[in-house]
Amino acid sequence: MIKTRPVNDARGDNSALKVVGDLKQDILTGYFKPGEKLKMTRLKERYQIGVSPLREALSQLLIEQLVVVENQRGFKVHPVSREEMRDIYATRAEIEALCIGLAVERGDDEWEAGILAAAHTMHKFGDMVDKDPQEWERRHQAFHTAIAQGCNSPTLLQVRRSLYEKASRYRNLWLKKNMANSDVFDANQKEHQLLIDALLAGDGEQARELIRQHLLSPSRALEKTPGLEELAD
Amino acid sequence: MIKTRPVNDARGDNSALKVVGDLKQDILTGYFKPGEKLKMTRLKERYQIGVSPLREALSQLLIEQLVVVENQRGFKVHPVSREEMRDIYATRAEIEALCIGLAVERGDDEWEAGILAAAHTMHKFGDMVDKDPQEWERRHQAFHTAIAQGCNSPTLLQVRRSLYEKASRYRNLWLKKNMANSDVFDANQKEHQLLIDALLAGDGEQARELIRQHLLSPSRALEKTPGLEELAD
DNA sequence: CAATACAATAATGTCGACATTTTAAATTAA
DNA sequence: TTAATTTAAAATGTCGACATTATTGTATTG
Repeated sequence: MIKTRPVNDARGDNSALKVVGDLKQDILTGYFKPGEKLKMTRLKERYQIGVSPLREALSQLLIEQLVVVENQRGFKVHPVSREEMRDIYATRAEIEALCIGLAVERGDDEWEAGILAAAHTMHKFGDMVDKDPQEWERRHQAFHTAIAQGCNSPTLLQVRRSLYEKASRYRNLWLKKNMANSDVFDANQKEHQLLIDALLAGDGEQARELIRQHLLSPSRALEKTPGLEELAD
Repeated sequence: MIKTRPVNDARGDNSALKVVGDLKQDILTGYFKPGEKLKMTRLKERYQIGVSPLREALSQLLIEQLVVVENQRGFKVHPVSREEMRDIYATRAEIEALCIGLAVERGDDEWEAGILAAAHTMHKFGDMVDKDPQEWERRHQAFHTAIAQGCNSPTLLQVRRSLYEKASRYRNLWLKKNMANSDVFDANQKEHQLLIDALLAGDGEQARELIRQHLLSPSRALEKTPGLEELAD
């Protein structure tokens, strides 16, 4: 007899691993706000799960610095600050440049094909950015990931992903306040094309510089947004 | 009445945080071997602690990729492989070069002073490397950390520390088999001096190249060591 | 009235117990 | 003997209970 397994239930994982993704999502999207206390009672009923797996999940997010813990005072969402934002984005720009530099050296035909495919998928979504920013961001990230994959270093890519997640918390905070307007969106598109050109031409130095600017510009935009202060600490 | 608090007891931390350091140490030093199963009964009696805090500690090491988990089959020490070793060391070289490049741009007088101080402390230990390799490594690492600090980026330094820890597992495996001999040690000393010269001269590009070679040489040495295979997987 | 001290309420962190699953051993079959 | 099957033992993962600690609200005092 064949066991029927619900597709949404990751049977291979324990409860902690099942919930860690949801929990992370709730923090990154801002359902749980920066600095907010994460009460066990609330988490228990939200995720329908006991204390032990919850603490295990939170322990993982602790290392990823998405939550903070204080003895006998439980877990809190890691607070945000302009300083941290600057540092994360700056580091992210350097890491991404590093990935791309290596990718240009090491990337093969399959790598180039992957980039063009992802670019196409992203382009198709086009100006529908106002309809579903979340989906657009998904494709946008897939595009950049396709490029970075070329570095062929699991360790480096892991670092990259971790930084992306940390940064997305700030990006989402920003998205909540001012919706993406089409001019910065168009500028984005142009930058992407320039980047692709540099990559296919094998110009690593140019690509590195382009990606630095590309990643730093949202940071500059966020820099000006008010309303971060009251969320910090 | 004043409460007397034992210095060794980190009273501010819960049990998981108290034990995570020891656990990490035991994995990095090879007390628990790569791929070895981490039975709860054994861990319980070794650290004199219950299952819940243990699982929390292990969940943290899970993200740092020092342990692996499989549902209903518990935790294992993350296996080693030549492939992973190569990747970690290569990434580490690039990250360290990145830190140093930024440090040369941003570093101030205090930074330079810190480097010289650490270099002195390391040099004083000198040829006593045969007496306590562990202590020598501590000072060696302190020296490199002093340099990297100059980048002034907590996020980047965090990445750096994480990679150092992962790498030290391989380094310790190597130390167990062939004790440090004085010729590679002397070469090390020379490289350090060249590095300091480049740093104080403000030659970032030279410093970056020096550090790459410096970090990659142990990797090349480990590359040849036999006896990794039977520990892998 | 403000500030402190105290009580009660709530929340955390840890352990032991239990159901489920895996692993090892013993038994049987080919 | 070797392979497959059954049985026994051991280990994992989760929950509820409990002690300890923090927090909130109330009373007391100057």
